[in-house]
Amino acid sequence: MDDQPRLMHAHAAVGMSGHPGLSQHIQDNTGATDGDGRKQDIGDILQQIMTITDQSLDEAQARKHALNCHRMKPALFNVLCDVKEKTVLSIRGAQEEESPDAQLMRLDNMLLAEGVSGPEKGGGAAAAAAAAAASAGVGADNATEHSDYRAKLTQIRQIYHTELEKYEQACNEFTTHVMNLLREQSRTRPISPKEIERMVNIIHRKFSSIQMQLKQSTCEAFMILRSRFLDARRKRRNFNKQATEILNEYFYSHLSNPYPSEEAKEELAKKCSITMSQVSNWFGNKRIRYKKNIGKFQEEANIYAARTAVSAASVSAHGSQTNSPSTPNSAAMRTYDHRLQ
DNA sequence: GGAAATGATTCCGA
DNA sequence: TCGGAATCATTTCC
Repeated sequence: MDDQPRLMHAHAAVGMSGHPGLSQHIQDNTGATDGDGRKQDIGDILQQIMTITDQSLDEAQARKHALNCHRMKPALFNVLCDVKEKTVLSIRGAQEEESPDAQLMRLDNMLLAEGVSGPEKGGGAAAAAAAAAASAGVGADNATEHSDYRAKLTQIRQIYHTELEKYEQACNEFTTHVMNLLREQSRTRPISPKEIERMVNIIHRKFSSIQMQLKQSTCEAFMILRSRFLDARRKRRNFNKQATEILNEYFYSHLSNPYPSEEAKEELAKKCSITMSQVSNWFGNKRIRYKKNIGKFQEEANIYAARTAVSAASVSAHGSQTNSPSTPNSAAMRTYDHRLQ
């Protein structure tokens, strides 16, 4: 609180003796070239301002009122504002003018894209749909997980908006308070509307930085949620028995070349209700594990070979003469075994 | 509870 | 871009 008197003293002092151009300034601003009378007025006003803090509250209030009504007050106020503008505020320089923050823009864009900010309709639906597609084949759990994801996204969204509203409210309240304070003080201190506006901008920037932290936290929360949802390893399910059998049948019946074509992968994916990449993964794993331990898989290979042989024989017996690639072929098995060694 | 099995991911080379 | 290899993370089995 005692900054105010000090400032007043300082400016008054500058006005009276420290600033050689003040008299000229006043003359320029008022057009008063006629004289000692007005200089005397100004001297009186400055003297009253300087001594105002020595008085009781009531006296000071009365003095303030008298000063505000003084005919020279507007001119003196303009001059002091001008002096202050040139001496104090110029130090701050142009550095206050900042370019739009790229990071803030990135955060805003991300929050908008993911449906956290902006209109709620379908917010995050795209992400949820993508996530659901990524985990295709998991089956009935999908719907549950999807709604779980959306519920958590909504929760993040709600927290974000609540906090954002709080910050905005606080910002508005604080800004109004500061503006009122400065307007009130501008009755006795050289505070121009421009300076009030600058102060408001400073407050907004401070609150913006707080908002940026909020946005950053929201983005992080969202990223964690999504990575958990999308990370298939966290919710891996073994394929069902039927799917595994279909894949094994294909593998052992094509042992000479266990590399299904795109069409074959697509068909297998359909049959097993899994994605093509899951088929690729399965064959990748199977080949490497078979190669690593042929002995262990030999029994399994025999079982599937026998089963396929029976099936082929049955087809053959029905007069359906085919040369299907799924025909059991122990020679082929030996070929792949050989290739792998 | 620990080992084995299994599906997914990552890195690297052809 | 695809496949091999290593590895991770989870599930299943004992």
